[in-house]
Amino acid sequence: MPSNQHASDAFQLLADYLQIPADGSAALTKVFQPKKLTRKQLLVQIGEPCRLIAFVANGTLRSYFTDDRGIEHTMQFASPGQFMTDFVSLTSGQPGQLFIEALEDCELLVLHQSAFDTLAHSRTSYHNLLMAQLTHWYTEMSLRLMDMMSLTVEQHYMKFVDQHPELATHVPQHMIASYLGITPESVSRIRRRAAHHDGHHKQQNHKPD
Amino acid sequence: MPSNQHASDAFQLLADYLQIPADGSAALTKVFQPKKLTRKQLLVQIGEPCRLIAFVANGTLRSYFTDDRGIEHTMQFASPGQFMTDFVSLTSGQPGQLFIEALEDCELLVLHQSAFDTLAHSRTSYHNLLMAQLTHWYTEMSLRLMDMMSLTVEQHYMKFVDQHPELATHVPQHMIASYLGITPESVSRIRRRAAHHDGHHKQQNHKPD
DNA sequence: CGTTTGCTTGAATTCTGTCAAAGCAGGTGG
DNA sequence: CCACCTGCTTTGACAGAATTCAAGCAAACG
Repeated sequence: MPSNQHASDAFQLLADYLQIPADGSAALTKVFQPKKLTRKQLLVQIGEPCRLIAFVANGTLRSYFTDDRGIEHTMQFASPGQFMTDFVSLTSGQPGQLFIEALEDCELLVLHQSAFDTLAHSRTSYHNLLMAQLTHWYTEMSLRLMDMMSLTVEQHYMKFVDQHPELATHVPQHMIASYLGITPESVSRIRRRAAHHDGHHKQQNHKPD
Repeated sequence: MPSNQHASDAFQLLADYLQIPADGSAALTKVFQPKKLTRKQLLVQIGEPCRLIAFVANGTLRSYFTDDRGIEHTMQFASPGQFMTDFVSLTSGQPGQLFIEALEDCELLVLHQSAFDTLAHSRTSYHNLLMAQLTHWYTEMSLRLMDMMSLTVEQHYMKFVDQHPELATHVPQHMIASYLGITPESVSRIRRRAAHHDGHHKQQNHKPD
């Protein structure tokens, strides 16, 4: 079965990420279910309670919401090796405020809420993994909020490109803009200014034929 | 001992908040230590690892940092019945990026890191309390970030006043401004506009002599 | 090959920040 | 009891920055 080849790779990546020894990774296959998404397909809808956590084995996910005026605001990106969910909805049971969509064809491992709750309330090492993940998300958002408050938009964009070179090159600019809280036009102008400055500082090595 | 009267009140408030039965609250006195702060006194310094969690029994705490230009940015307020810490520093062990100061004379119950770690790694109900607190902080910050991205500054300020009437009246405006990511002058202008609009909509009941 | 999608660019507009100054307490000390 | 100080808020004028609106282009896609 060639199609299962990828699935096992996905479990291997998850086991690595969770730092689980090879022999213990079999347990993962009992609670995580492989799932594939095609580009632009939605994993989670606004208004419905989010009942899953997704581990990205391949591709990229994005969570976002739209405001009164229909403007999109990106909350999070998830690259291979990272988890994605609407955590607020998952833990509260309330209708979600986020869409989660595939930016490209994706391979996921999905942990459903029932299994999540079992693990969350169990007093096993999974409990600690969950705590670690939540701490990680909290830290990320905290730093992002600090950046948003203290940096100029230009510094903020530059920092994003620096810290997420993969996303910066593979994700549409307007989504990065919506993540940074600015307009696509502003991103474009920042890029132009940066290019000009780079051009002055270091010449591109353009061969004279 | 009249001075202990307040301390026992503090423990009672904490027990209520944690939903711990009265007979179980005695355990709290073993791990939480009463501490008093005077107005403007610092509980945590930037640059030093944060080694405690504070429960506010009385008064108000604020966490904030300053950027390159010396501008203050408020991360969080803590009113009576709430916890405050530099969670990122506490869990990472890295030097903190936040000041925590008393906005007025405060009575706190302090949980030191050693006790925190013990509870965090123990598989007791404290573990669940910690998870619940972290989930709460995550949810708060998530909603705040969404507001910051999707609301106009005016809507954002109005929402803050609506949701935190106590803080809005008791805390200096420039700190609220630094929490919302705007200048004190902008807050002042928003307030003036709002007052004008209120004046048009509903007359103040000013007695004609 | 036409349509869609995303990126760039310009001009006008709106906001917000900045700077400087004045008003308004509340608290302190003479 | 009053004068003064100090911290905080308000105000106005101005400059700067980002959004908005509109148009043009390039690349990707079916």
